[in-house]
Amino acid sequence: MRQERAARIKDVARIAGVSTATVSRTLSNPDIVSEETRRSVLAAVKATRYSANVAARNLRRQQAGGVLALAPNLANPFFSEILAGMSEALAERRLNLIVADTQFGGSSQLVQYADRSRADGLLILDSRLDPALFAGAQCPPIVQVCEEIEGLQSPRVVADNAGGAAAAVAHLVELGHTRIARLAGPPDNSLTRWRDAGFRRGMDAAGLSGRGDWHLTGDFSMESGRTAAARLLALPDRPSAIVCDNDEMACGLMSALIRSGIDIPGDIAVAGFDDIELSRHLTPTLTTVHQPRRRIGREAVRQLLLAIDGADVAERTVIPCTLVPRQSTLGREALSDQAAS
Amino acid sequence: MRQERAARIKDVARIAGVSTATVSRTLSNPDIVSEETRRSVLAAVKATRYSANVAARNLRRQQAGGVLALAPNLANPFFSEILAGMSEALAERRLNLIVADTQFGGSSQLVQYADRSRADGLLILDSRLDPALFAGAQCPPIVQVCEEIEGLQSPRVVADNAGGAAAAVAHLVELGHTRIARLAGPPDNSLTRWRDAGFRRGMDAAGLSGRGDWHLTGDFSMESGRTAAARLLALPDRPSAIVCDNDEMACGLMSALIRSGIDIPGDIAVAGFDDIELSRHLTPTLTTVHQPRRRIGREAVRQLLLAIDGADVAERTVIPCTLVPRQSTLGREALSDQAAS
DNA sequence: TTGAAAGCGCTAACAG
DNA sequence: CTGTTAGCGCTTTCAA
Repeated sequence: MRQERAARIKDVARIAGVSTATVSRTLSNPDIVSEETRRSVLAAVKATRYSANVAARNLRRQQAGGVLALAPNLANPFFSEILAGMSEALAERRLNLIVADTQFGGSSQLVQYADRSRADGLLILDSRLDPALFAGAQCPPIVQVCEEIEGLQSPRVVADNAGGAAAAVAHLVELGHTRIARLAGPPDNSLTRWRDAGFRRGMDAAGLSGRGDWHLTGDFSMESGRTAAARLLALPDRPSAIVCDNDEMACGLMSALIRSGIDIPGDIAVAGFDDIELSRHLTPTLTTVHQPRRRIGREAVRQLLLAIDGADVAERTVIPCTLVPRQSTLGREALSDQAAS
Repeated sequence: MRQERAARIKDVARIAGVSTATVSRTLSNPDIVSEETRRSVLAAVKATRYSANVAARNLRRQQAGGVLALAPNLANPFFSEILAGMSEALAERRLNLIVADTQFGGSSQLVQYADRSRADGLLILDSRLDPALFAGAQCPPIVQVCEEIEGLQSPRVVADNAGGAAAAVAHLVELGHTRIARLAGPPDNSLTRWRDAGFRRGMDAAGLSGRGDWHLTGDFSMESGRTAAARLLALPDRPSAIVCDNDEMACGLMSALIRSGIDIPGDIAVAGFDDIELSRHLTPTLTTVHQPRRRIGREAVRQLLLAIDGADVAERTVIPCTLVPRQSTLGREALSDQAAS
């Protein structure tokens, strides 16, 4: 029982009685060969179980055959659904999705990725990356996803962060709140800035003004939400509601508040942002702004493929978000079934 | 300002005044060239910003330059940490991690992946795949991760599912339980079978015998946990504790039981398996078996690289799990701080 | 509609 | 230690 090596295009050509060029054409553009030729070639392909060597094709075509996604932390489940959307959209074009975690290997490793021979395009999900990494002439087309890097000019596909934050404020206003605080993310983060703008827009629309001492800052971690709770409780004049820049902080904040005997939403209503899975399992369930992550991933790929094909690409694609009202603002009697949202 | 095309090895060679072979050697095996040559080559590399064309190298070396992970659902956060571990381990060897979601493209797409020119190795995380897909002579080395495909012979890297289940039983026994039920996964699933074996081992060790009507079955979904709760409540003679085959089912079960007025763990203690993020945020927090997912990912890569290098590979690598006791068995007074585990 | 032939850019024998 | 050389397997002109 001999171990047969992979069939090459030459073998297929010989068996089908045609040239390698014809085999290649039959496979990549069947319409330009005659019916008869096509049949014999396809038969030979099947007989030999031929499949084109990817490296050779890529070399000849001067392409990489895949797209690289750079994420700050693959273990963060926020990214997994975005990656799923990307994978889905790329599969349709038979392009590989290569993923890299930017926290490993350092920038010396990363700079290697900014190379047309490694990837036909880059999907950047990490805003802390140095724009200089992608400044070389050899860098493939880029799309920034969700977060934005200040000095890096490229199309961006982002959630409607401002709109989402404004919707959260509007929701609280509708429930009668006028004393609304904010727990923001790091000030230099693009998400924070957009959500900040949306928060102010929502407040303005309701004729409310933010108060400086009601503006708390965290770093998107649960822990920072917890410490923010202490600062909130120390305020001489407490707000009746707080809008957090992400669900993790909201979660840490809520659990600390509850442990201090605060009733949510009775004493303080809480809203988050992102709609991570956790949010609908907290007690109380968390009102938050849902980002259609899978769609964001798909759209980012769509824009990237356009850019790769040299088409015009929107500089900024904004994907709408939807507010998901849950118990942390509505109260426990509402939506008590965990399956409800 | 002309757009300079990428430097090729020829350009570097010319500038450094050496042959292309020497440039190649300098880059891949610096020790075999003279100090002086090395310096001038590296200078030329820097000057031209040269980076080797990946497709050409792969073609010449007859390799793919990356490893492919096949996961059933990338959006499932269970996988994200495993992928992170894989990415980490592969980065050290400068191999790409290509990910594909097996639910897209169907098997016609998938079969293309079982090809040495596409991937130097396969990490299979989906046990529902047809072993025939990987039967071709051209299929690269495979490592199965977490789940196991019956008819596919290859090294496997799995959690100690049996040990974990046995530990859960032992934990309940230690708390005084003797009436222990089980909510199992689908019977044909490899995880279910191992956890089943562990459950029985744990029961045997305590001198307990399982009861047929205390053996419930689900499909790993929250919803199936919910319906299992109804069956549990309908039993004429209820158990005092239940071991679930994963956290999702345990979560669905718990929420349904609580809504029926059952106290957990007072009336029924509940244990899960996997330690997904959610588990420490449920009310009560869920006692479960932790799988070191990142380590599993790293280990799978280690085994795969060994197999690629032609070394002997353990047919089965079992990664230990640890029981994480939380409120769903210990009671609310214990570990009430969400940060505790 | 098809074939011949030229390379894509690199690495690894081999020879010096 | 270094250069010459022969491809890796494919696609795509160009010519017929």
